[in-house]
Amino acid sequence: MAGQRRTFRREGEAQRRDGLIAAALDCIADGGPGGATVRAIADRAGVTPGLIRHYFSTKEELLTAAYDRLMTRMTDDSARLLTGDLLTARQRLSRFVAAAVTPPVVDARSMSLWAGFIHMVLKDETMRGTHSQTYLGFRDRLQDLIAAALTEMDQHLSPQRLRQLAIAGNAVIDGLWLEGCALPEAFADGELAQIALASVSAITGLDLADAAQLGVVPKDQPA
Amino acid sequence: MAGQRRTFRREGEAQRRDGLIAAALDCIADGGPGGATVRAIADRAGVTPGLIRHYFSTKEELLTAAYDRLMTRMTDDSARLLTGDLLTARQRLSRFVAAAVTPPVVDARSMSLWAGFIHMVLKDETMRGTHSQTYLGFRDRLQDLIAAALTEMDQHLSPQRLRQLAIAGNAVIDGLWLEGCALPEAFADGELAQIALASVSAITGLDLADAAQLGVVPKDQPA
DNA sequence: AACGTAATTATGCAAGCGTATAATTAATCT
DNA sequence: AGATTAATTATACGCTTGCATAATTACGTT
Repeated sequence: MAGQRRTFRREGEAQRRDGLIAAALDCIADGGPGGATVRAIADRAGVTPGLIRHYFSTKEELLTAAYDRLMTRMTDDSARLLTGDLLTARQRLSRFVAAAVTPPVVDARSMSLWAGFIHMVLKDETMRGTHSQTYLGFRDRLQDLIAAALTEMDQHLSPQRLRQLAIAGNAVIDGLWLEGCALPEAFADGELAQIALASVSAITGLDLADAAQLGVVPKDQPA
Repeated sequence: MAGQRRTFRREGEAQRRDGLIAAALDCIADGGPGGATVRAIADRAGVTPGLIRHYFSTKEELLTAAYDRLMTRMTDDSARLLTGDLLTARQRLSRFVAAAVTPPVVDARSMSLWAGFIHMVLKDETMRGTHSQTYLGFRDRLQDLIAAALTEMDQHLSPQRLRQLAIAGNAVIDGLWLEGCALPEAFADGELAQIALASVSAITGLDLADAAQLGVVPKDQPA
């Protein structure tokens, strides 16, 4: 008669927190902010709602942690691209740019997630901080890549000019990422990457198109 | 003793619908999707919740109408910029680009609104249509402007190339818009416009800096 | 092998949600 | 002026929400 109590396993705090955070991100990604209810998150994590309160004193605290993790993961992903030390600076820049506008970075889920947090980011001071830190970090990385590629070609620009190039390059990437996520069927395969490379080339004066080819160490001097 | 019934005025259907739509947009803008409850919307419109059901058979219908209106308004706003017939094509393009990354187009409220709808746009087929139509409309307009400016300089490009330029230019604008909305304090006054013009200039090969009369933009082409 | 503890489940609650429906009242028409 | 009608308010209902608290049970310790 009495429905028997659900069996369960005790897990380490770290794993449970991670599981709940991942579940929260999943919920937001495919249900929007409104889809991330305490019950839905618990369900997806394979746990009962009460447990959430055991690890996070409030739902907002969980969502803040989830946002932190999302941003950290994005940062790490883009950093991982830059570890090829045997490549020329131009090649590394090319890959960085192309990867940012190509799946799996470009997909509807990412954009849904990103948009789902925006309102919270605009309102919450802590999240604002996380956001600007991530954005500036990404942009600085791009700026370093551009500077290195320019140096490689024996070109040197003022800090202000370099900053502008990074802002502009970052903007093209963001814009193309956005459009690729929202309207995937509007672009052919590789089209966004090609446009991104051409645009950053035009903006910086570097020639990234040929550098995007794998394994080639270019020695040509573009006109 | 009995709380007397609230007095009211009867208004035309068009006005009431408009008022409710405007209230819905306000709610989403500063409360996110979750802030747009039937009661909150009615409150802001100075009306009781039941009335919403009199004009919209469901909350979702109201929100869909609100999204339509938001997009229409944005389209109209950008179209209004292009009415200066006495300007050269290059000047019109310059103003179009600069305006898109300058207040009032750039503000946190717009972005909050835009983000608030994204999840619905991704899920709802009708909204997807509205979105892609608006996006492509904006991009086509930009493409026409670029083509006209190029023609003015006796330059002609292939349709494919023109399409790429429009996609890229649109992306820079979107990206800068986004960053300006999210991190207004990260950029100096007019900085985004200057970068936008410099970037679109670099991408298209046109010189939009002087046409915009917004100060000097370095247009070096380092050999 | 029994115990203690904290991780986990179960239950409950007040508030808010969207929506349906009935009661009123402001404006229109004769 | 009085009747008509539709715009508007009022009320209510069933669900869901976030959160609090009590009851259990898996696991480490002795």
